[in-house]
Amino acid sequence: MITIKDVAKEAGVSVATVSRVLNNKGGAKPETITHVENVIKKLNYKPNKIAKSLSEGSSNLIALLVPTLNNPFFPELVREIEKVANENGYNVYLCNSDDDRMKVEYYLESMIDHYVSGAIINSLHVDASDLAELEKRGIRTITIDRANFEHPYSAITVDHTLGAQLAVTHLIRDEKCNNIVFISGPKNEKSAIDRLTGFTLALNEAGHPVKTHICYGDFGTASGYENTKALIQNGHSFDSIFCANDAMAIGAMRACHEFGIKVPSEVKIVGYDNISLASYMYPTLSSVDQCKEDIGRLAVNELIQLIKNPKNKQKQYELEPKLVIRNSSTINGGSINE
Amino acid sequence: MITIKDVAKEAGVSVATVSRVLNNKGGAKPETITHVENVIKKLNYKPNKIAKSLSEGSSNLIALLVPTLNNPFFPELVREIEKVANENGYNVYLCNSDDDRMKVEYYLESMIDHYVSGAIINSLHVDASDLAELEKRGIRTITIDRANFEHPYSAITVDHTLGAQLAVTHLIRDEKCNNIVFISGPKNEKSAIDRLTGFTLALNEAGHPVKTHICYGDFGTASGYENTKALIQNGHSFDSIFCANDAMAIGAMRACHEFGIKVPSEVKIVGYDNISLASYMYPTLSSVDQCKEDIGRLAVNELIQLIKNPKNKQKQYELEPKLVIRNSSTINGGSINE
DNA sequence: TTGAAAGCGCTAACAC
DNA sequence: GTGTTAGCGCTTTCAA
Repeated sequence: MITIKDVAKEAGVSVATVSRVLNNKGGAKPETITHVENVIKKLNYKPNKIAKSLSEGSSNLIALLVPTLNNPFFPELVREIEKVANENGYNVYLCNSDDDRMKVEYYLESMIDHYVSGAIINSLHVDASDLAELEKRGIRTITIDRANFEHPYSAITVDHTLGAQLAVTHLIRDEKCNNIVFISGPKNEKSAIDRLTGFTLALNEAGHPVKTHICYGDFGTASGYENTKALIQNGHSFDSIFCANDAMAIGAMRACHEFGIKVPSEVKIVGYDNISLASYMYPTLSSVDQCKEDIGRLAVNELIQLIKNPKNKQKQYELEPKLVIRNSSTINGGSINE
Repeated sequence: MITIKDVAKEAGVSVATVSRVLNNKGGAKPETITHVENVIKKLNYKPNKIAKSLSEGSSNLIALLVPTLNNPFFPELVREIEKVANENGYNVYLCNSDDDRMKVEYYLESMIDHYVSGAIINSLHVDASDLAELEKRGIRTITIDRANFEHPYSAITVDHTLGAQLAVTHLIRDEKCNNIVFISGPKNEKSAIDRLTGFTLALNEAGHPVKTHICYGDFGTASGYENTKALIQNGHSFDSIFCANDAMAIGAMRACHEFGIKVPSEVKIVGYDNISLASYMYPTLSSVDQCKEDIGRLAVNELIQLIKNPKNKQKQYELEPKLVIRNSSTINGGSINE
């Protein structure tokens, strides 16, 4: 391993000088700078980030805590965040909690251990006191969605009330549905509550009575499948399903297929997340787009601001989702796909 | 921040002693140990891993280089590897190269910077000299699949020849297909070559002529879709498609649907990877299972052996894939799903 | 404009 | 059994 000392010796200067040119601190003669730079190139020297972190008391690591990698939404989000982080010279420390409090705790400690300089958190199992603990340790935080609690730190949410409202209004107004099943996420979750609010809003706006049924899934494909299957087997009739995410919508669609229920002519389905696979489903899946790209970019940028400028005030952002209508919810576009 | 010094002072011992109990090095009186442990608890002290890494010249990080997160196979593999690594006290440094040599280089350097103690590598863009460089720096490596080159380091491969053979034999023998399209991965890749060999083997075993057509995709859903669409539009007739991965198979299935081609009655489709969504597709997707769980567990365990025992010899493993037959390739099971 | 040296938190000889 | 101390590679005062 070749160190700053080797460079200093080879260049005939002190390590301080090398450090200066390395970090563009200025205060060195132009010719010294170019000379040192040449030596660095010649020796193919790479500064040791661990030593740098220790010395500076912070790293270039950003922790990213996600609840799962099973739901394609998260890999897609991870990818986006990683991209923006890298663009800014940060590395991502991916923490997949599998929605398990034990693993969350493990990773929260691990973030501290690794001197991460900031954390992007998306988990049901993190509460305000966890965030406080991180902040106390100098780790800036920003939560993304799925937070079911109030806290004073930076946060990005998507307006789930609006998202649900868009989806349900589409079903009622455009598609004349009047018997809607809502497969929600876990009851205790803010996004589930918000979406329920949006659901209700859309019903009220309808101007006429609409039958509804609400059941609760866990955002996994299997739970969308099982819930739908149970409804069908119990003889529950419905003309549409709105799912709190695409994974569950895929499960719901699967159940319909298995029972010979035609989508969209007999039952219309709308999901949430707009994962990239949505447009490859059969039929293609209508979905509420959460703008992963915007979330990712915003999260990283905001976090970097906080890291670089510890006095910056935390901000809360709320993004607007968009409805993407495909064949699972509309007969007009669905001729080939049925 | 509370350091080892604080603990030493509070406990009335030296930092060396604290370090000893921290690392279970022994050579300390039982009562000293418990005393120090109590102080550690009382102060809620967490050793700084950065400092530890710098001091020891190694970390508890394992780098995991994957080519993409878009293809669900990889998140599923990541999850498995992460799980086993955590069980063994290691953290995973996820490096997503997006199949881009630039990013690969970035991450290879980053691995060195972060003192990772080992790397699990799955990339087309890493060659033997990259591995040699890592090993030279004390980073043990193990490649998983997709390596299209020979190297002396540890490796896990799946017998793709066999996998392809199983799939194609199934199509020919069980399903009486005699006009098969093979959507391969990139030409230069070992797995593509192996699967082609398996493809040919299965044809030879058939005992009668079978028409074939081979095209090349990039493992993305879109490329499966586009290839299939082009064949259909060009009037190419076929009765089955074997895809080098499930993502492309999903794309292929989508194209068939769009052109009103019934799967499996008119065209049978088999994929590769057995991603968890395969059983939620419509129709459910037959696929060659690579045993992600086995790959993940084996990779981590082998790597840890290498790390702990630098003199251990590298080993090569080859796993056997299994064919999982679902409705996309067999009419018998497909009545509801068509 | 530069260099010497202290220090980041920890480990590991080496000494007692 | 335990403590002292010299590093690990880097940054950053402080002097020169």
